[in-house]
Formats: sequence, C-alpha cells, structure tokens
Amino acid sequence: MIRVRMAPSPTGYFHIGSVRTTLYNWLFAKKNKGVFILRIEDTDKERNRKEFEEDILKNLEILDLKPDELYRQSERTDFYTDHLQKLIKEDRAYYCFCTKEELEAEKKAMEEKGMAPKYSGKCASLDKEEAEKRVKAGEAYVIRLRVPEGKISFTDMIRGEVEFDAGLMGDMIIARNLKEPLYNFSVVIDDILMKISHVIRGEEHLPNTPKQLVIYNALNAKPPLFAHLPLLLNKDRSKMSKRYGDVAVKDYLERGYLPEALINFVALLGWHPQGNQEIFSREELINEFDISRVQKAGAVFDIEKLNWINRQYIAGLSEEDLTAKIEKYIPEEWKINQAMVRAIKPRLDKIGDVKELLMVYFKLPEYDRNLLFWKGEDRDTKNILEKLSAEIKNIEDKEFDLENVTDKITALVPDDKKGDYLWPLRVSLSGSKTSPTPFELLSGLGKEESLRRIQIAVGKLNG
RNA sequence: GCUCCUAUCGUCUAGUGGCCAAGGACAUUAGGUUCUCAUCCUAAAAACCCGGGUUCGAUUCCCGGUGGGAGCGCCA
Repeated sequence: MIRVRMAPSPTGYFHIGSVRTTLYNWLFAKKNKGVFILRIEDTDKERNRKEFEEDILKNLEILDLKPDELYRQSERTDFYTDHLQKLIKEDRAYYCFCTKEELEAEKKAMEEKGMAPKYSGKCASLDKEEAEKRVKAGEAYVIRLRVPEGKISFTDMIRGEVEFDAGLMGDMIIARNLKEPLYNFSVVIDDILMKISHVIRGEEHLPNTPKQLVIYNALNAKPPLFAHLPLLLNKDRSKMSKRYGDVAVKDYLERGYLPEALINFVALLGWHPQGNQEIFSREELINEFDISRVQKAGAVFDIEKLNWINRQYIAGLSEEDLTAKIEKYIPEEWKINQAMVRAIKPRLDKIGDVKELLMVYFKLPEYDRNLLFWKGEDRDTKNILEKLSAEIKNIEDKEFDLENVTDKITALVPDDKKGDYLWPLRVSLSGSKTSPTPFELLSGLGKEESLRRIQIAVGKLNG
C-alpha cells in the first residue's frame, strides 16, 4: 500500500513551494491508488500559530488537495516518549548532561582546528544508573543517540545513490527530554507508525535523511523510499523567498490567480511529461505524473509564465463564472454587464486586475481635447463625432449590443478613414489613449452614457 | 570552512549514444488581424559550462575542474 505524507509546520503562511511538494505527494498517491496524509508538525510551541494551521487547511481545500488522513504531532507525544524510553533501555540512546556552554566551547575548538564540529561523546560512557539518578534529581539533560561509524547510503527516487559519512555526525541529540522529542526523531517515529511508504519532500531535507536513517536503524525499522524534490528558486537562483515577491499561496489567491492555474503552473516547475502540452487538467496530471521524470536541478519561479497560464484558464471560464469571480474585486455599486465582461476577458492576467480595467466604464477620466485628434491632427473631428452620435441615437436600446453596434458604426465609416472616426470615438468614450475598442465601450456603457460622453467631447471641441 | 546536491535558449523544459546542423512553451523583437491596448496568427533571435577520457560516434556514459544551490541548532 502506497502511503505518502506532507508534513508542514504551522510557523508561517502556506508557502507556494509547499504547494508543489503537496501536489507531487498528492499526485503520487492518486496515481498509485494510495493514501495522502497531512501531518501538522506543531511541536515548536514558540513559533506555532493556530492561524497558520488554518491557512494550510483552508488552502489545501481551495486547491483541491485535501488529505485522506490528518494528524497533529502535538497530540502524539506519548508515542515519542515510549520510543525514547525504549531506546534508552536498550542503550541505543543515553542521557547527556553537557551544558550548552561546554558544547559551544568544544565546537569552537574543533572549528579552529579546521575540523567539522562533532560531539566528543563525553557522556556516552556514563554509568546508566548513575545517569538515571541525576535525571530524577532534576539535573538538566538531553537524550543522544549512539551513532555508529560507517557509510550511510540510500537510493533516492530522483537522484539515485546518495552516500553520507556517519562518522562525521557524532552522537546526535534526539530529544530535549523524554517529553520533548526533536524534529528528526518525531518525524521517524511518525513515519514508522503511519506506515509511510514514500517520503517525497524538498531538497533542503537531503542532509536530514542520513540522520533519520540512523534512527531507523536504532529502532530496527525499515525506512521508506525517499524522493528529494528540487527547490523553487528566486530570479537569482537562491531559495525562493519573500525578497523577490510573494511566497504565500494566499497572496496569489487573493490577487486572483485561479487555483487550477496555480496547480498547473507549479506542477510544471521541476516536472514535465513527454510531449509539448502545457495545459493539464487534474485528471491528466494524475495520469501523466511520473516521479522519475522530476528534475534534479532547482527551478526559477517565473511569474510571467504563471500569468500566461492563468490567462489560459481565464479564457476557458464561462462568462457567468468569470462574472461571479469579478464581483469580489469591485465596488458593490458597480453594476457590470456581459459586454464589459467580454471586453476585459482577454485583458486580464489575474482577476485582481479587474477593477483597474473596468474603471473606464464607471468613471470618465479628465483628458485633454488634443487627445481626440487622430495622430494629433484635427480633421473634422467635431463633425465626425456628431455624425457618430446621431447614428448611435438611431440604434434601438434593445439592439444596443456588440454585434449591432459594430455593424451600424462600421457601415458609417469610410474604409480609408477608420482612424479619423474610430480614434476620437474611442477617446471620447474612454478618455484615454488605451482602452477596449469603441464597439466594446459602446456596448458596455449603453446608449445613454455613450451619448453623454460623446457630448462632453464635442463640448471640448466647441470650447 | 565542512558535507551533500546540481549544470540544454533570459526562464520552464523535450532529449536517456547515432533520428539533434538540439524540439516546445513563457518572455523578447518584427509583421499581420476593421483606430489604441489586449487577445489571436505568422516569423525571427536565443542554449547542450569547461577539460579530459570511454566509443566508430557523445548534449546524452565516466572522471576532474568551474559555476550554482542547500544543509551544517537542545528549529522544523
């Protein structure tokens, strides 16, 4: 049975990189008819916040990456204590009474000699009963695992054989005390207890893997298979961070990137199936996903490509769906119609851009009369606008849609004078040098408002 | 400093020894599509890090160098 997990710690808003890790885990589970588990690693009481856990849960829901099982490490402390006691009893682990100051001095001395810092093993040979007594007497201690010398190697599903030297590691601390396990220890215990078959996680965990393997050995447990995903990178190829833009999923969602687009984009960061397809449905992703095709090197997060993918998804939205999404981003008093939605659809990178794009329909900006002249030359502009105005007046209210308006106006415009007619019309309707087409403006504004705006333009020319 | 990972156009990537005088997408540039902007269409420019091997033949395999990255907590 395939069982995978995503194990975030709620110490910040859900990161876009975590979304990708979650997605790959989720896809791997679905592809193999396995189980996807979410394990909240909330053992650091100082840094955890409920708000962040809620952010993770909420966004997994929005992104449709819901877990099949959910656990919190804070509810599992008994398991860790049991295994800690077992390891001490079997003498695979021992109490260490060295103070932080002693350790610090030791570390410094070794670094000065040009050696990698490593615990001396001072407390490794302490008498067990003696140590127990000191613990009971309330002396400060930590628990260390005996790490045998030798090579630790494993086969990464993405990277192949990876080897580390355990001799460089030293006896590692696995718990602050019997009730407070440290990260690498609780991870291993949970992965064993939850029968995790494959650990799919970010490359930053690669150096943790040998440490965890040592713990599996001490526990006589069979380790899962590992896959270390390449990192998501900033423009300068450093690990993706706030320095170059948003990293929290909620920020992207709030700006109006569609969940499906975000998933599609992030899926392609570090993975690609055979062929040239770029847009994938969730079903296609499940079918195509193959962890052996995951890239080894990091991938730069390119917002331009995200914008393009998002536009593809916006283009695929029905007008009703798009309208519903738009309404969250504009003032309540703005009454939008179908013509407006159609006009802005191909101009939207993300739904959050909508307010700025729709503004033209609700507020005519101040503009200079010279802007009305096509290529800066007044060639009968006022008469042309009055002619257009008269024609517009003749169109029935009921027939004031894009198609009709386009037909009626183009019939009036001589082929060689398009600029002379359409430019001033568009400027009078929008008050700006860039905007949707005059026909899109007319149909969106409606007859009355269109005529009003043209009159304003004519007024400017009279003055 | 130590350990580990890594290396195809600016970016994401296809490519698993000959089919590659290296393909696609984003971005860029030029042109076209009933005025502007956007969309759309067409075209252009743009890459196998370097040096050794292995081989009849290397972008593809091996080694070294260089570049880039990550990790080195009684954090996760």
